[in-house]
Amino acid sequence: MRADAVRTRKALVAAAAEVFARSGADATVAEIAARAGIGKGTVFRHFPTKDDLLAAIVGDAVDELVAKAEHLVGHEDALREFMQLTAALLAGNRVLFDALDRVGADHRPQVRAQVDRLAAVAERVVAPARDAGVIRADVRGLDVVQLTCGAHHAAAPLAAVEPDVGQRYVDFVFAGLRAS
Amino acid sequence: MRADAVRTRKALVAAAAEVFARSGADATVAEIAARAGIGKGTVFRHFPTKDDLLAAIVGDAVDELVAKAEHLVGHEDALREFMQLTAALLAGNRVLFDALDRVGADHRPQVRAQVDRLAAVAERVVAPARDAGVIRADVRGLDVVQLTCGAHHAAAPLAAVEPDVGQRYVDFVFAGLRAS
Amino acid sequence: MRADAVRTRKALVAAAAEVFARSGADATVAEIAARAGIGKGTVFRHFPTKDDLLAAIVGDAVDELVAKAEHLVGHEDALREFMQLTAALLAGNRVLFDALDRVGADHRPQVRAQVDRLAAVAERVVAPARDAGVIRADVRGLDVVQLTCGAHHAAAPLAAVEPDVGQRYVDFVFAGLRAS
Amino acid sequence: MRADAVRTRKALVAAAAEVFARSGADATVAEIAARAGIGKGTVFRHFPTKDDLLAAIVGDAVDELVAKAEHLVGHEDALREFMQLTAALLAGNRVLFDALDRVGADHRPQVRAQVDRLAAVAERVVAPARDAGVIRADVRGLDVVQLTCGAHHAAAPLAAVEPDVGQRYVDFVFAGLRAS
DNA sequence: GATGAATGAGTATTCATTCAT
DNA sequence: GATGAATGAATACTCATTCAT
Repeated sequence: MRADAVRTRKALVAAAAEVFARSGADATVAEIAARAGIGKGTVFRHFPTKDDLLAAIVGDAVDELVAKAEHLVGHEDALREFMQLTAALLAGNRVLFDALDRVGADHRPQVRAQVDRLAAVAERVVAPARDAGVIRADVRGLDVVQLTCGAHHAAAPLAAVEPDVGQRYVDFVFAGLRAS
Repeated sequence: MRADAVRTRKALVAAAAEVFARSGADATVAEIAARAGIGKGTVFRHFPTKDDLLAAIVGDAVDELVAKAEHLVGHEDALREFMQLTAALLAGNRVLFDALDRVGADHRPQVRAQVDRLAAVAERVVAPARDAGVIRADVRGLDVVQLTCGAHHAAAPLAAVEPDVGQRYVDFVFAGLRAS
Repeated sequence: MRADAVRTRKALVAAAAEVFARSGADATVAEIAARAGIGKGTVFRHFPTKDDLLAAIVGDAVDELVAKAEHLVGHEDALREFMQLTAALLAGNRVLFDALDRVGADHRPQVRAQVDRLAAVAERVVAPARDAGVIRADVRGLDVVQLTCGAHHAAAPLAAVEPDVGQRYVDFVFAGLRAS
Repeated sequence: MRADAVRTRKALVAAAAEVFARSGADATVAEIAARAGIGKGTVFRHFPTKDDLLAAIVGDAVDELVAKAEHLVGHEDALREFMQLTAALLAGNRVLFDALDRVGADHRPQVRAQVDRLAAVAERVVAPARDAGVIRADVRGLDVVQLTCGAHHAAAPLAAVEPDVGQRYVDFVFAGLRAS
């Protein structure tokens, strides 16, 4: 790719990540283009449809989360760390939240695929703890992802007045997963 | 208010409750008016804006939940029952879910007020258990409402393939609230 | 229908007929609305889609043509008169021309139906002459419609410099249909 | 012009001829460039605008038709052969059809000039027959071109279900030109 | 000389709200 | 008092053309 195209694409992806993170999947292409300082047409040159751009941004976020999660596999306390890591990313990225939020409801196959990737790595994190009997036997990776997302969802509106509510809620949910 | 106006209003509220419950806050005024068998203009005569109508419907749903919750106060296992009751209502009423779901993000003060009422009764439910040391000391009524909503949120997309996922997730969260 | 709606609809249909006649099926809804002195939204209140409006306008033109053609059935020289009548209407109505022009290519079922109606009445006009051996045996109603449309098509670009070219071309084609 | 530029231009013209023939004047510059294996910018280096390219391709097609028509001049049955030849070329070349089809409506002077060349050779074909009294006295070369194009236009939408409709319609028109 | 990256005007449709009937 | 007719802002995507690389 040419140097100028690389620059433009970087600016576009950064702008899209920021705008999507702030406004969610409903952000308009016009706003993203303006934020990136490029024309609307240029957005479509790099990503044929808005959904492709969305999937790329969500994919980047999932990539980051998956990469970090890989390092947790096998760790003591890996599950709690994974949940807190996930919640932290969700807190800074509304579109990732939107994506996880709509598993099954969302008909965009590319976004759906990202959620599956995340559920897969979550399963690798949760499996050892489950096999060891530390957490309940019926907890799958997808459950962890969904519940962490739910905890974030519950915490988000309160974060302005209680900064650590996200961590607190994740702790509640984590505690609830442990074998009794 | 004249008797016919009362009848019209009743039909409108019933139609709005049904349509909002099914389609969520995005339901159109036109659909509600058609369902009520009245004109769109009449909707706006009774409620100045769509948000006012929305708040009234959410208020009714919250009234119902609050009334049921009142009866639970003092019961053994009141908290679990409250959470399951709330989750069940959320599952059957998309607009209630939407409303609770968007606390904070939603700038509609009237909707916000309903959540506060719900948090208040939840606090009355949770206080005895907390004082008795059965659940964690830092759990307030609002936390219970938010987390129950989060559990439902997490479960909703999976409900189609796993019907009892809602109950399972509420159980997880409930377990997480207990004092360790 | 209310009196004001009737007025608006009339203005809309008149404007659409004029604009479609001048600019063909590619005319924009915005132009039609402006011409009618109404808002774009009002167009869609009366006709759910642009194609519905288009079909209505084409339908009106076909209605007119069909009604006039009915009177010709059985007349001496009915076929020639039908062809000249059709050509005259086409000359004043670009969208009717567009509609006939795209039989088979046009995927709009409502427009297609109008062409079928026209072919049907043309068949009633042509059948007696064909049965009487005055015109060739392989000439169907649809052929007459298509060929008249073709004659107009051929004539249209020259009409500015040779006003009666349309009639002349229709005469050529009519002569070509006669049994040799 | 350098040798490589000549090669590029040849590839471009060949690609444009093919794509325009298949897709008509609405074909995109991008598709033509891709087909030619060159960049879009290069297209505009050789032809300042898309219309210039279009005119060149139409000009080539007209050249071909004119050359073939030259050989018909003086032949017995030259007019019928010219009309069938023209119709056959139109059937296989959508852009030629588009160009002839829009004479007058089309404001592109370069395209218009090609039609004039075609009308001129048609006149040379038709003049002997007209002077001999075989065809009507008021038939000029331009009429033949226009009517043949109209016949093809009339036939085109039906060609899918009746393959030889084009020939049939041309025969009708040819018959119509004969002196009665 | 060649490339292809960037541009941005143009368009059908929805829906909360207002106001003439 | 009730109606529903009218409004118009808001949004994704295409493609001929220009110009930096």
